[in-house]
Order: sequence, then structure tokens, then C-alpha cells
Amino acid sequence: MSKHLVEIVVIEDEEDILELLEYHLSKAGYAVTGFLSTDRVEQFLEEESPALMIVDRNLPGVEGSDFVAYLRELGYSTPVIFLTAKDQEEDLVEGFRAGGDDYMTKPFSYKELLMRIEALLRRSGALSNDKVKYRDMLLEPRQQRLTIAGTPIELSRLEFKLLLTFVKNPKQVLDRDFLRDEVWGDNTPDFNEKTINVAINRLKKKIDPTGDKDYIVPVRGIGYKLS
Amino acid sequence: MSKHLVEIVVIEDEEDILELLEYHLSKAGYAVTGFLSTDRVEQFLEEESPALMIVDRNLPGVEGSDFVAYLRELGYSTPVIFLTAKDQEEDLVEGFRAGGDDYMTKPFSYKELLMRIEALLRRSGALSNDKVKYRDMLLEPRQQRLTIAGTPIELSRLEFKLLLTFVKNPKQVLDRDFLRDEVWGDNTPDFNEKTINVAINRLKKKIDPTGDKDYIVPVRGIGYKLS
DNA sequence: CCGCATTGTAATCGTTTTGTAACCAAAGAG
DNA sequence: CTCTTTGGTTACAAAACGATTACAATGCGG
Repeated sequence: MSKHLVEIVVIEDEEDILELLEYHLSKAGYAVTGFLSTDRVEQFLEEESPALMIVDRNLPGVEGSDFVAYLRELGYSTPVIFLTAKDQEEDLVEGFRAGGDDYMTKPFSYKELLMRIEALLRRSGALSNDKVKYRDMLLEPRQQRLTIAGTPIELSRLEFKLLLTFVKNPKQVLDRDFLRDEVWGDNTPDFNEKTINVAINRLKKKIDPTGDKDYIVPVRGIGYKLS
Repeated sequence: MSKHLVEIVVIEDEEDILELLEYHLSKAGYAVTGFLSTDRVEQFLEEESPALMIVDRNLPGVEGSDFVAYLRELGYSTPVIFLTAKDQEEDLVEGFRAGGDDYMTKPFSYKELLMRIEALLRRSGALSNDKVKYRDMLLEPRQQRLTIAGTPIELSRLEFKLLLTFVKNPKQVLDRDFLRDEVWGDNTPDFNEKTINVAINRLKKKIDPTGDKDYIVPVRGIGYKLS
């Protein structure tokens, strides 16, 4: 979809499993890059900086854990989840010693994998912990980022602040005075009547260009509300 | 990694399991504080800040996950490993949703628990690595040296410190206040607004003279981020 | 002390964002 | 239906902000 999404690298030599992983991760909204071996991965890391790597232990040529240990040696600290059929304790220990963050044995639940991915992304700071969702809109105040149905939308600071106050007070009619205080600040003298109109207008054009989503609707004589 | 002084909190209502945990963790070199219920934990967190918490799901009165969710709500981001007899998928999902970092079902191997603890500490703690690699940049803080794609680049003290804070917080938007505190120190009075701009500018010119790598990108009205 | 690198400050430029004003369209009251 | 009121739309001006450059201040090694 887009480069704004969280990027995950999967290294897995069994092609059908790799495809299944790619399918599940893409569906969950991640940008996935798959590798059948470690051959091109180092080169890839020189150019991109994925948020997480899922690495099979059994890879052609190299042990997955040796490869991760090598990356750690180089200085990469990308979070790693090992996937493996090996469930012996010493294999697991080897994985963690190599610098892995988590370890799952096959067969595993995809739901659980997704949960562990999310937890690790949260911990490593790749995901913002404060998110506000409303319908298909996802706002991340710290990053000042908005995605609608997965598509990133660029908003200016004012526009974001405005949308955020609506999302924080959903379904309520926000009168013009409230919006002025909340978004522009209460110390603003000679505040132009139409400033709000124009700001709302610009916001609407960005979050709903076709105008059929009806996020923000006017309430005549009072203000606006998010429906 | 020095395990000295690393403080771990264990919340477990079954007294014998708690003792066993305390035994194993102490033996591994951690300072352990055990609780039989969540009652005193919040008060404890106000005074101390443990590096990690091990929390049983089944606690008298409160669900362990609810308690962790409550702590997260309060703003505590202490790493959490859940311990539980519950191995249903939805229980696990609930644990992660509450803000847990890892999840182990009883009976579990102590060796594995210790590995997971260490991995989580590594990930969450300030790992003072002597090498940090990000894309094709390699920073060596000890020697204050930078190489990009193998080529050494000369950076001044300030420039290095600035780049290091970006590499340590990749993909996150660092606002001007954060950068000021982190790089210049928080005790700087009458800090010129443009100082950051100029410093970033000089840094960019050195690490990306042609300007096509896009390491550091501005986020208008907030600050900058490393992409 | 001098010379050099480093860092801060100020001025200027260009772009983006935001405010203002004029005009258009729609809703409601009579 | 017409008039009034209020919101929508557009164009333009002002302001905010980052980039860039030049220059001054600072610090450090000789």
C-alpha cells in the first residue's frame, strides 16, 4: 500500500509458509518483504529499516540464529521473532542468546503471532501507544498522523488538532465557542467568524474528498458534530 | 549484561509458586520484590521503578490483565510478562491487549522464563551498545565515529550527539523540546529557536550531501524524524 | 597569543499554512 | 416565493516555519 506503513521482513525458506505469512501480515496492515534465504537481507537492511523481522531457524546454508547474531554484531537492533519447528529448550536458548526478542514454535497460531508482533512493536517504539480510532479513521497524536481505512492522509497541525477534538468528542454537537477555545485557544481576540468554516472546509476536503462519508456535519446555528 | 541491581516485581497469589519464582530470579542475580496481590503494587510503583514485572493472570479480586491495563492507563510502561494457567487463545489476546509484553503458560520452564526476561530487558533497557547500525550508517559512540556505507564521515561532537538521538529513536517524531533536552541539555536558558534548524542543516549536509537519502525529514510544526 | 574548528545568532528566502474577505448556495421564517 | 440568515467556496494576503547563508562568538590546541 504505502511506505507509511510498518514494514516487516520475513525470512522463511518454505515457500508455502512464507506466502501464508505474507498473506496474514499484509491483511493485518503491515508492509511485508519476504526472503527465502538470508542472501539478500543484509543488503536490504542497508537501504531500508524494517520495524521487525520474523526469522526461521532452519534456513538454507545458515542457521537463523547465527544470522541474527551476525546482524547484532554489525550493530543492527531490529526486533526479531524466531519461528521454528525446533522446540527443544536448548534451541530456544540459542535463539535468545543470538539476540532474538521472541520465539514461537511451529505450528503456531497466527492470532498469537500478530499479538506478539504488536507487543514487540509497541515496546520497540515503532507503534505509538496513544491511538484514537473513530470509524475508519485512526489518529496518532504524537506522530500527528492520520490513516483512513489504512491510507495515510497528510494533515496540517491545525487540521489535525481540529479533527482530534471532534474524535475526542464524537457524536456531540460542538458549538463554535467550544471549537475556538479548544483549537485556537481562548485568548484569541477579534476572532473572525468564518475562520472555523474555512478550517472545517479544508479538513473535510482532505479526509473526505468525494463528500460521501459525512464525517463532520453542520448543525445550523450551533456548530458541527462528528457522526 | 550486568544483572546487578536490576529490579523485578512478581505478583503471584500462589505462595509456593511465588517463592519458587523469587528463588530462581534471585539466583539469576535479580533483585526481586514479591506480592501476593495487587494491593500494594501501585503504591510500590510510585516509589520504585522496577525494570520488569511478572504478573499472574489469576489474582484475588482483580484480573492480572485488568490491573496491567490500569497501570498502562496511569502511564506506567514497565515491561510485563504474564504467567497463567489459562492457555486459551482469547486469554492470551486479552493479556496482550492489556499491554503485556510476553505471555507464558504454566507449567513453564524457568530457563525459558529467564531467557524471555533477559530479552525483554535488553529490548526495553538502555542497551549501551558500542555499535549502532541504521540503514547504511554505522555509529560507534565510544569513538564518536560514523561510517556511511563504509566511508568514514567526520562529525563534530554536537552533530554526532544529534544523529545518535535520532538513531536511538528511529521513525519517531522528535519534537523540538525533546531534541533540546536530549542534545543541548534542559538547563539552557534563552535557547534560540533556530539553533536546531541550523544544527540539523549542518548534519544533513555531512551525512547526505546530495540530499537523496532522506535520513532526517522535517515534520512541520513539531520537529524532525529519522525515516 | 594565534589559528582553526565548532557552535550560536541574525538576516533572508521560499514554501506551506492559516486568516480574511468577497461571493455563492442552502435552509428556514414569514 | 422572497428575504434573511448561516454555512460553503474560492481567491488572495499575511503569518509561520524551515532552509540557507553569512557572520560573530566560543573553545581548543599549538
